[in-house]
Amino acid sequence: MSTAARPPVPSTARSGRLSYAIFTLARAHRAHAAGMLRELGLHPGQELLLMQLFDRDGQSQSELLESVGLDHSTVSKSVKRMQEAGLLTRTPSEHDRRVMNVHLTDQGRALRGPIERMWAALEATATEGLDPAAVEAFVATAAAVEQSICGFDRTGTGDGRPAGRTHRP
Amino acid sequence: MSTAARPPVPSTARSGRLSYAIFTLARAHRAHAAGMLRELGLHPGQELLLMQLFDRDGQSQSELLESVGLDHSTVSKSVKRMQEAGLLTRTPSEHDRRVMNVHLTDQGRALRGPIERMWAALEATATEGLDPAAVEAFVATAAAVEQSICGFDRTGTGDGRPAGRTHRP
DNA sequence: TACGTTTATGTGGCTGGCAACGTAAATCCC
DNA sequence: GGGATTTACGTTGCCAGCCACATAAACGTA
Repeated sequence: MSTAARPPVPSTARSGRLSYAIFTLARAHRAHAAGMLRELGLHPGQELLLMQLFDRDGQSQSELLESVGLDHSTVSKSVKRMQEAGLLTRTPSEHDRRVMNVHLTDQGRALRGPIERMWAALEATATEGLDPAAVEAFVATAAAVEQSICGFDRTGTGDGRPAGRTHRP
Repeated sequence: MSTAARPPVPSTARSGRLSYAIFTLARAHRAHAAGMLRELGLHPGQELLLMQLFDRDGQSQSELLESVGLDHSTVSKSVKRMQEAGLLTRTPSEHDRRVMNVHLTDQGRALRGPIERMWAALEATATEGLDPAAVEAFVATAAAVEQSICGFDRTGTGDGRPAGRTHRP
């Protein structure tokens, strides 16, 4: 009943309302998705790998990490865990002995339906009581912001001197 | 130059465009913020704690986790690392020997300016070439979505049986 | 006063994620 | 052919974040 939702928005973030909105929204969204994934026995992020495999089974890990946009070490570890969980298999390629082809198991394939329903439920909750036009505008703006961020991808600003290490001196 | 940005959007997520947009946008945004925080010697998430302390120094950890909305264990560990990094101090309260009051050090306070500039730069990059009205609409929709998600916060659906553990049987 | 409950915090364990280092294999190029 | 480079993975280390369990102190109540 609107118990005065205290505005935890720090004054330092006042100048970055959009960025702060992305932060908090992403956290809430991720937490909610994590809860639903739990019921499928999955951890956040694993469903994205599975979804890519639903579309194209037998991808190599490098194709996979290109698809999901994660670090290769992350994919390597996640795939290994998911293999141990029986969701997929890793078989070395014959033409190139460096690559590992990732295939879904029956158990992994069986998650397609549940994951689709999970996504639908997630979307239904998120867009609850929202104008379709608002959803459309949100998606469009999100894409524009994402493009601006990625296009501006200059992580090293020339001065490679960190002002003060947080952990290791 | 628009090298055919391959659509990595999996068909399974086709029914959840808004949710998928939140995912990818958050990842890009977080990655970009992480790069900027690196130059300040911070890790993603630590700046949020600092920003809360900028507004109200000397908070207890429970007040802090309430402000940032994280798990108490996450705050406990992050605060400890930031203490070891010299950004803040933890002093036990006198009135209640359970609580630990968190205070900024000079080194931590000195990050206020850099963090503010970082936020401004982040926001500038994100909203680059965006109509102010579009930004406003985005923030409003984000808030609405977040509220829908949190309001629907039913993590336990009664059936507490996970369909299949991913890690520990 | 004694005992149960709530609160504030710490700790262990697990995953996601990135950076950095290392290795084997394919490829390029002279 | 032989060395340098690139590619595909693996591994380690670190941090964020959550859950589950544990502990001490404050509080409530019989």
